[in-house]
Amino acid sequence: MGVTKTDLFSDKQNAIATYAKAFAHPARVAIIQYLLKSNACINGDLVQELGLAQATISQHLRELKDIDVIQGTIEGSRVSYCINAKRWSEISTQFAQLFEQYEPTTLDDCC
Amino acid sequence: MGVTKTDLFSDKQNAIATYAKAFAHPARVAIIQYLLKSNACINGDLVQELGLAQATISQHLRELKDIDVIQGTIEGSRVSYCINAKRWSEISTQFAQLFEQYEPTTLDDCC
DNA sequence: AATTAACATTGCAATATTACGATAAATAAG
DNA sequence: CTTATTTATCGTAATATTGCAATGTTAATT
Repeated sequence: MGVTKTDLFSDKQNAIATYAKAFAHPARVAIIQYLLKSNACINGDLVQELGLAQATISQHLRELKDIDVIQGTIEGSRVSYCINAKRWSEISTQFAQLFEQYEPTTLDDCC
Repeated sequence: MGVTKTDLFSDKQNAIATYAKAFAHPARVAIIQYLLKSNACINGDLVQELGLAQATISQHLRELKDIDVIQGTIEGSRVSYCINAKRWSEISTQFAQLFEQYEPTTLDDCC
């Protein structure tokens, strides 16, 4: 079937899965890191930075935009992308909440 | 083509992408949360907990085991799964490093 | 107006993921 | 020894993802 049964899971679980997909490809990780580093960027820069075709990068950018991790502003014939601060903060919180459930002392001698 | 060009990216970027895949499906998120909550569990519990077929859950467990997020110990005819503390800690660190690059003041009025 | 530049979109091929029934393997129970 | 019980694996179908050439689209340049 190949289709995720989202109705079986909570909104939060589905949200985490969606957010995780933003990071689930090294090209998107690279794009995000580049945006974080340069605080804004132009699509063309990324074609130089990563070794992927323009069409491929444009596709990854659209996926990140769909998840609202990034946002783009048209500047003449160019597009300036940057991190969506609000969403970034939410994603950060979701993951932090997940990771803070870690209790080394309890888990160390589990199995 | 559908095959990720891992050689274009750094080891760290590929690692983050791999770790993110563990969370990139709500069923795996649910499994991880259940393991965190109960600190150990039996596969069969999950078939009751989630609404997926036994084969599907077993497959998700194997994926999590492949990424080393969880580990399983055979206990008679059952298998006890738990979080791999060491790897969990590493994943947590990687994500934390990524998220801590966030600087609201710089990003807020970007685009 | 024609040309160039920067991105987006379309269409397609290759591969990966998700899901599950059926079956196998291993231990436990009778 | 036979029969459950528990989990893994195989096979298969449906769908999703990745990648890129080709083509569109929009705006700047000439």
